[in-house]
Amino acid sequence: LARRTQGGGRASSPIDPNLRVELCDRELWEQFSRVGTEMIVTKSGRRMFPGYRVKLSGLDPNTKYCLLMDIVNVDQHRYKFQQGEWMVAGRGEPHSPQRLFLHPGSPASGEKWMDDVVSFNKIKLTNSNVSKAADKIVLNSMHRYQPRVHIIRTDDVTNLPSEMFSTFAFPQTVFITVTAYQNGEVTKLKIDNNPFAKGFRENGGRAGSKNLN
Amino acid sequence: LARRTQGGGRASSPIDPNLRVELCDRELWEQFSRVGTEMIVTKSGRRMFPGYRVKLSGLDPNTKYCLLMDIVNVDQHRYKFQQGEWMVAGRGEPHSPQRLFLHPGSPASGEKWMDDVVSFNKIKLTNSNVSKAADKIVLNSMHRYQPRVHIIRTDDVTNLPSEMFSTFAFPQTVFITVTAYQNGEVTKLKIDNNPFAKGFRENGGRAGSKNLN
DNA sequence: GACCTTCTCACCTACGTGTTAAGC
DNA sequence: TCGCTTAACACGTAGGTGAGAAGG
Repeated sequence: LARRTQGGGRASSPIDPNLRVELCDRELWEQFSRVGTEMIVTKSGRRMFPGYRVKLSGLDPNTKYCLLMDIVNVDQHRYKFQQGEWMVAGRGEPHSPQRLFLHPGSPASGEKWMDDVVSFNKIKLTNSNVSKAADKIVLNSMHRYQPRVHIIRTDDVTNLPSEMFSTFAFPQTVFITVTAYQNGEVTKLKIDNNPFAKGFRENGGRAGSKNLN
Repeated sequence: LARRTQGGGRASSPIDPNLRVELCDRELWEQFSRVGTEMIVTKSGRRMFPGYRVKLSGLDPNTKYCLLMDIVNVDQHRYKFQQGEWMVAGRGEPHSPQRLFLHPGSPASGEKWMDDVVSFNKIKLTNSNVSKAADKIVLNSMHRYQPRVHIIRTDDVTNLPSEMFSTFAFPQTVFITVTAYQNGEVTKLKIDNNPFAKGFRENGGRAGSKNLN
C-alpha cells in the first residue's frame, strides 16, 4: 500500500504534487483538544461536534477523485476519567474491521471538490453493530480515536484501488469516545458552540448561528 | 437512441428481460389524477406531492445501474382553470433544455436498488431559472407535464450513454403546474394526505403519519 | 376587472442537543 | 458502590405546508 499519513499542509504526494488539505474550524478543534475532546456514541448514532470538514487545494481541476474518511485507533488502551483526568484503564478492544466512509459526492472533479468545503458531518458514531446503515461508524466507548481523510485519484466508485491513497490526519481531531460526557469543560464547549445545544446556554453565548455542522 | 417508453409493468427491455418498475402510492396518485393533479412551482422550489417513488424488480443483482428522472411536456398547450375545468389557453412555452436528475444513489448494484423504495422526493419544481441548484427542475406554470424514470446499465456516472435507456412513465403521474392551487378538490387532497399540511386539517383526517415523502 | 405570481406567516414534521433518571 | 450505558424528555435548528394579502 502506497499510503502516506500526513499532519496536513503541503507535501509531495503520490497523487498530486501540490495537494493540500486544510482542517476547517481549526481554532474550535484546538479549544476542544486542549481540554480533551470527547465524542458521544449511542446506539442510534451521534454526529461529531465539531464537524469534520476540510478545504482542498492543489487538485487537478479536470481529474476525477474520490474522498473517503475513516476513524482509527490511536493506541491499544481503554481509558477512564478519574480525578479530572483521563488515564489508561486496561487493554483496549480490537478495532472492528475498518469502515471506510465514501463521501457521497464521490467521484467528482478536482474543480468541484475545491469549490467549497468538503463536509463529513453526516457521519454518525455508534457503539452498536446491529444497524448496518451506511452513514454509521462503529466505535468502542472509552477508546481514543483519530479521524482521517483519504483522497484517491479515480472515477470508479465501485472498485477503489488499494494503493495510491493520499491520507491526511490532523492531531487536533483526536478524541475519546464516551456514552456521557466526563469532563465538564467539554460539555461547556459543546453547549456554547453547537447550535443544536442552544437551549442549554446560560449567557448570551459568543457563538452565533454560524453553520459549523 | 434505443429508448423505450412504457406504462410500467413487465416488458421485454433492452437492458434486462424481467425489469419491472412499480409506482408507489398508486392509489393516492390516482385520487389526485381523478380530479386533475396540480403541482406548485415557486421561485425557491417546491417538492412534489405525492412524492415520486418507485419499486424495482428484475434487475441483475450484481450489475451496476444508474437511475435518472426527468419531466417532459405532455402537449404544446398553455392551460387555464375556468368554471371548474382545465382548458387550453393558447400555445405553450417550449420546454427548456431537459434537466436529467441523477438519483444520488447512482451508481449502485441491482441488489441495492431493489432492496427498498427508490425515492425522488428531494427534487424541487421551480419556475425560476436563476438558481442552478442540482435538485431543481425548471418548469413553466400552467403547463401539463409527465415525470419519467430512466434506468441505465452502467457504473460510469460521469459519462452516461445516449442509448440503452429503459424509460418508464406512469399516466397517473401527469400534472399541471400552478403557482397557487386552482381546484379546491386538489387542495383538500393535499391537506388530507401530506403530513406537512396537517395544520390545515379540520377533521381527524384518515391519513396517519405514514411516510409518503 | 380578471388572472396569475410573490411574499410572509402560523403550523406542522423531522431530527440534533445535553439533561436526567433508571438500568445493569 | 461505582462506573458506564440506555431511554425518555424539553428545547433548539432546519425546513416543508397552504392561507392570505399584496403586487403586477
